[in-house]
Formats: sequence, structure tokens, C-alpha cells
Amino acid sequence: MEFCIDVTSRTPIYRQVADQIRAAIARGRLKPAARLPSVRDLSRQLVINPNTVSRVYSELERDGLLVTRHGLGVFVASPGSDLTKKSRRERLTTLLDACFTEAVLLGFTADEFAELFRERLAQFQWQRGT
Amino acid sequence: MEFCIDVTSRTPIYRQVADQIRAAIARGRLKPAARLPSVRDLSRQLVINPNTVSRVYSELERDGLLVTRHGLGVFVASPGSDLTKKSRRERLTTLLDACFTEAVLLGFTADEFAELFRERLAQFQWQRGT
DNA sequence: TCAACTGTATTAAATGACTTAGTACAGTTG
DNA sequence: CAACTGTACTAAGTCATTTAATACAGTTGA
Repeated sequence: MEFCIDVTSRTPIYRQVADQIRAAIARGRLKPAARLPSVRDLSRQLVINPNTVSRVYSELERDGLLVTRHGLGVFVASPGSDLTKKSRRERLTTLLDACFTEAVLLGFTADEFAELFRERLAQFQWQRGT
Repeated sequence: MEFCIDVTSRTPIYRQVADQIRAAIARGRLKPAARLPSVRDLSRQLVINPNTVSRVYSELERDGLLVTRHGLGVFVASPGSDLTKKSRRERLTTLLDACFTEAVLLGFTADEFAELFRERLAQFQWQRGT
């Protein structure tokens, strides 16, 4: 796995790294039980503080995406969402509505947006099952 | 227009207000040439500092959503995206891909997500033309 | 057992974002 | 001119982010 950060971005480093790991897991580039770089290794690789990496791993473990085993390392968790169907739906709806808002403001028509959606959906690697 | 803020949220106030205005414009609840509350009025209404409201208006003017007329007030700009087609597409693609990632991690199948997309698209008020 | 690797916890400090406060200036209107 | 508009500026406080340094605890293989 290759990670990269943009230190000039206003997005916090820990957020950039966390989002890259989330995307990698969603796309199946990081499979369940796969081992992530150690806190110290990743911090050296990205030239950031070990605490920052530790924070990323903690957040993703809290979200159920990673599992840490003390002394062994951090691993990709087995899939399985423990959120209720309702809250899962609400969460995705919020994100989706933000897309709609942005699409309108960018001048997209509903048809154009629907077309873009179909394109990206077909291209996306839908790896992680429930 | 009614705005509300959640002071307990970790989302900055200026971001909450800005997002509500963006959504209102996208949904057509704020139409072109409509006048927004004055900096001082909105700050009194939301019980926040006038500087914070001013920051919101400045950001939205920089993004081309609002136009300010000194001494008169702040108004909704006429639609018209001056971004290139390519950059508009890239921006929306980034947002969409974030939705895909979240959908997978939440355990949605591609079909389920596509169905949710259709539902929300039909429900969304697609007001602002180019 | 011990060295070398894992993750975790803690404190301290620097930087910058966010927000408020207060004041002052400039354009518009009746 | 009074009363409204937006803007600019300084100052201060709070909090998030990041780095630094150190210490502690679990796991592994020689």
C-alpha cells in the first residue's frame, strides 16, 4: 500500500491518511486480515509524527474498519456493519444530498448527474460485502 | 429563510451557515437576486458574531454564489459556473467517489445504493439551471 | 532470557483555525 | 443628515492539529 499526504492542504494529515485507508478497504485494495504498516514505519514513510498515525488507526478501529493486536500490529477487520439499517441509510443520504447540492451549484442537470453516477458506479470496484 | 446552528457540533459555525445557504440556493429556496439578511441581522438572529456572518458571505461570494453590493446588502448571484467543464466534473467525481466508499463500508450493495440514488434524485428539487 | 519489534499513554509545546469583541471606515437611501 | 448597508482591523480566548520526548506493555524469535 502506498499512501501520500499533501502538507499544503488545509485538510488535516490524519484525515487524509484515514480517508485513503477507508477508500483502500472499500475498493478491496486492502483485504480483511491484511496487516497495515506499523505506527513507526508509516510515520517514517510519510515523515509525520507517530502519534498522528496512531490517531488514524484509533479512529478507524473505533469505526470498526481496523483491529489492533497489541504487540502484533494493526489489521483490516472483517466486514460487518453493526449500525442499524436506518442509521446506515440516513448517513448515506446525507452524503448523497450534499452531492446533489454541489451538482446543482456546478450547473449540472439531473440527467447529466445521473449519467456521471452510472459511469462511476460501473467503474468502482465494489469489493466489500456484508 | 430560516437558518439554525448547532453550537454543540464540532462543525464550525461558519461552515454550518454556509452549507445551509448553498443548499437553499441549490434547491431554489433562495432564488437569484433574492436578498439575504444583513450581516448584523443574521448575526443577531443566530446569536453569533457579525464577523462570522461576514466570513460566510465572503466565502460564498468567492465561490460565485452571492454578490454583495456595498451599502445595499448581499444577494443571490445569477447562475453561471465559470469553472471549466473538466474541473466541474472532477469536483463532482471526487464527492461521488466518497459516497461510493462510504456506501461500501456501510455494507450497501451496488444495487441498493443505486436504488437509494434514484429515490433521492426524484425527491430533490432541481431548481438551478445553467 | 533478551533484543527488537509491536501498540499505547502521557505531558509539553507550537501553530493555526475559529469565534468573539470592539472600533472604525465607506457606500446607499430617504 | 440619520440610519441603514458591507468592510477592515486589532486583540483575545478557545480549541484542533501536529510534533516531540518519554515511558510502558504485549509478542516474537534467537
